[in-house]
Amino acid sequence: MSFDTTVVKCAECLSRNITVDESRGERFCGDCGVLMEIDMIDPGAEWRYFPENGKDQSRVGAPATMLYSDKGLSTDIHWADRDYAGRKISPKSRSQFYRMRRWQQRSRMHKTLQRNLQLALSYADKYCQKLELGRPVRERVATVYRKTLEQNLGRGRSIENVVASCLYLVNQEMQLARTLDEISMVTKISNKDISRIQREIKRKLKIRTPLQKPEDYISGFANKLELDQKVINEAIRICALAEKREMTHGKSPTGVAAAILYIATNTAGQSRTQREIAEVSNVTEVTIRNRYKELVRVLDIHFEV
DNA sequence: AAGACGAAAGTGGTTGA
DNA sequence: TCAACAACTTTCGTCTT
Repeated sequence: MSFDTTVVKCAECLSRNITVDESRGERFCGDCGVLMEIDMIDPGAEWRYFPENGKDQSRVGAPATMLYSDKGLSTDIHWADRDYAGRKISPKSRSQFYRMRRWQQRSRMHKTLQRNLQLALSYADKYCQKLELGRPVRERVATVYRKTLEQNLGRGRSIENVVASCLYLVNQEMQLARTLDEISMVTKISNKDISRIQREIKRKLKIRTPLQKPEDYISGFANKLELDQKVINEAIRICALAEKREMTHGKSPTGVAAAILYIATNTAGQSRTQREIAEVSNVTEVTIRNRYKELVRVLDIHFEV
């Protein structure tokens, strides 16, 4: 689980006294107590198991993820500026108390937020399941979603739209090679909406995503075409060459991947037609032709159709 | 008949003024 | 916000095997 290590100052009091509590998976300000990160928890099962103490060590059920807003710690902080003995508290700690109260207020408001997150996570689960994406992806989607809410990006948009957009963003970020079309298909949300919202989230949260490379898509397409590992290796080799000659810039990675697969299937003696490849890669035969013509010309590859 | 080819016109996203 | 632009798609007639 990663988090933003570039943040060195507390956003509330600008203190640099940032503390990490590994066991609780929290990162917080040592001076005013503002939580900066609470999603560092390992929700997996305990790997040691001792039958003799008769307890199931698995951490199944209600794992402490980012879903918890107040973690059930709803103790009140009294509004009077006095300590337990009734003395006036110093101005310095008064401002501390003020911040603590404010955060506590916020955490109460999190009741609706919590419902929102619960719903969002169930969507994320559903989508990830359909796209065969694992737990780390769902966790990351949840983290990003939570951050979008903090930035008020959820307002005026449906939860589904925002979750789908977060998923697409995470897909880019983690290079999971799911296409916009696939995500649009399982979420039933238009490409346009997903990419627009995704772009906005990226900008607001300052998340940088790596460029999607053709080779990311190779194995997925090859799988649908039931190709041998031999062909896949060949395709990946061609990807590297194309990359080196900067032939992938500005071209859609799926188009390049499709063309490379067309070449690889033919040179490696497991021919597929342009039609077949176009079908699984969702690009047109025309695009495959254009790309593969360029590729064989520049990379000097010879083969008979 | 199937597959490949390429021209031409149309579409949607990006970019820069 | 708008126009220019490149990549991509759709469509369709032709060529090759």
